[in-house]
Amino acid sequence: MKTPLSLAAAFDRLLAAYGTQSWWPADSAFEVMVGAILTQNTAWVNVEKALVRLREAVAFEAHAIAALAPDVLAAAIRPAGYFNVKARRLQAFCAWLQAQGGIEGLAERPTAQLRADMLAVHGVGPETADDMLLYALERPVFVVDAYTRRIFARLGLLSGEESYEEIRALFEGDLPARADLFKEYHALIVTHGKGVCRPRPRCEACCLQSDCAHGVRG
DNA sequence: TACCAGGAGAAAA
DNA sequence: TTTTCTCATGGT
Repeated sequence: MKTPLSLAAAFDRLLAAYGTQSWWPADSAFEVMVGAILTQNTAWVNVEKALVRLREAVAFEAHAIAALAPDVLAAAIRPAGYFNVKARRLQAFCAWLQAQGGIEGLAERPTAQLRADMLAVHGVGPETADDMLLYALERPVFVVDAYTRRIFARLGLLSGEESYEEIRALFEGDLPARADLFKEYHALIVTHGKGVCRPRPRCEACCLQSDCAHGVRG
């Protein structure tokens, strides 16, 4: 009988297979935050195109984006898809950030309170808030995404029916509360998910199984 | 052509 | 309260 893979052991296998990922791909905390909204249900390659166009259209600062005409902003971020929706969300977030005194104004806030405040902003759901908290603000919160559900459900560590918060609590309760660990773990999950753990997997043995044919072996 | 991508909010049941 | 629908471009 197989012993279930622990979350720590899964991390070790992913790290051994893919190496250090060093996420998030951004030059500043603010760019992480903007990217977190633009990447909602969207491939990162399209987000990069939108970020380039956004920088060409407006000063890359919260007050400037918040003040931009909505149709101009939507046109700029068009490659990221859902451009009308994301323009509205981006402006809501930028207005909120500006009201907080910018990123510096968030520094002293307790993580739980800050997370609750971020979730109250239009367009900021659990994953987006946690992306921002972890990768922009270095807070030790675990980011749960579709890849996390899929991969760990296939491993038998999740049923697939758990809520976002239940999965987050599972990882945060089972791993040391270290932002560097959580950043690397989530990045490795996405890398693995984009590689072999597709919705319809290329082989039934992928996803960290001991007989995996894709390099992530025990 | 169909599927999928680092979700979230609104509307309907 | 829970489930379903809508938003949309671009690569494979």
